[in-house]
Amino acid sequence: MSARAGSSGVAPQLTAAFFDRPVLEVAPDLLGATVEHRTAAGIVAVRLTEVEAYDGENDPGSHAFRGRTPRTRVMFGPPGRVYVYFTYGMHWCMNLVCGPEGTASAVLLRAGEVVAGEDLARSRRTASRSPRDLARGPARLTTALGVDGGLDGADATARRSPLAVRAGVRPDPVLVRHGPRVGVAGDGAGHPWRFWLDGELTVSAYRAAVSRRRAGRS
DNA sequence: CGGCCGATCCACT
DNA sequence: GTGGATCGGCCGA
Repeated sequence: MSARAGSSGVAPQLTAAFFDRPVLEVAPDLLGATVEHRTAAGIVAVRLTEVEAYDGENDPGSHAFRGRTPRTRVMFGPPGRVYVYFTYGMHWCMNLVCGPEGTASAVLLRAGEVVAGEDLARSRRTASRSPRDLARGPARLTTALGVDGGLDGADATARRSPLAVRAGVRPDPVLVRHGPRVGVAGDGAGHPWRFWLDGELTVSAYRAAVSRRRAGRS
């Protein structure tokens, strides 16, 4: 077929140059791309339908806002690395680091459609009911892929990396929507840093940031 | 389907 | 000590 697909028919792996750009350019370009993770158990691949940009030290919503710490070490590293963090006492979430080394922007992978290894993905999810929910939400996506803190810092652009990102069919630009991020305090309508594909069932539900203390019993 | 709430522990103050 | 880039179960409509 076309030269683009190559002789093997496998979509090309995204390179460090792809990620070494401003995060607001990289984030929408990741929509439609697939993330794949190889383990001894097999391969799971997810086609991304929803992502969020975090602009490093300039961004109050970013983990790197208060500078370099042990946790944010990878965010300040080279582009194309995977930043995995643990949250709410039980969930892992994953990001792809953007921009040159020394800066700390990253794209949170929020949701996608499992396009390979569906049985394996389901076996990793305890409460999965429908294919739609397998990777709908950042922690669900990370779980479905079998990614945890052990992959923090892995290079997704290395040829032999267990984790890779591959170019997908470029979505119709009309379908690319943007808006405020989910669950980020102080992220008003002036921060269109969440990107998603309109009409995709796997896009997670929007929720504004809520303080549990304020929302719950006083 | 939507709202509410507990789980569970790590990073940072 | 505080609260979080979340999820899933349970409840009522």
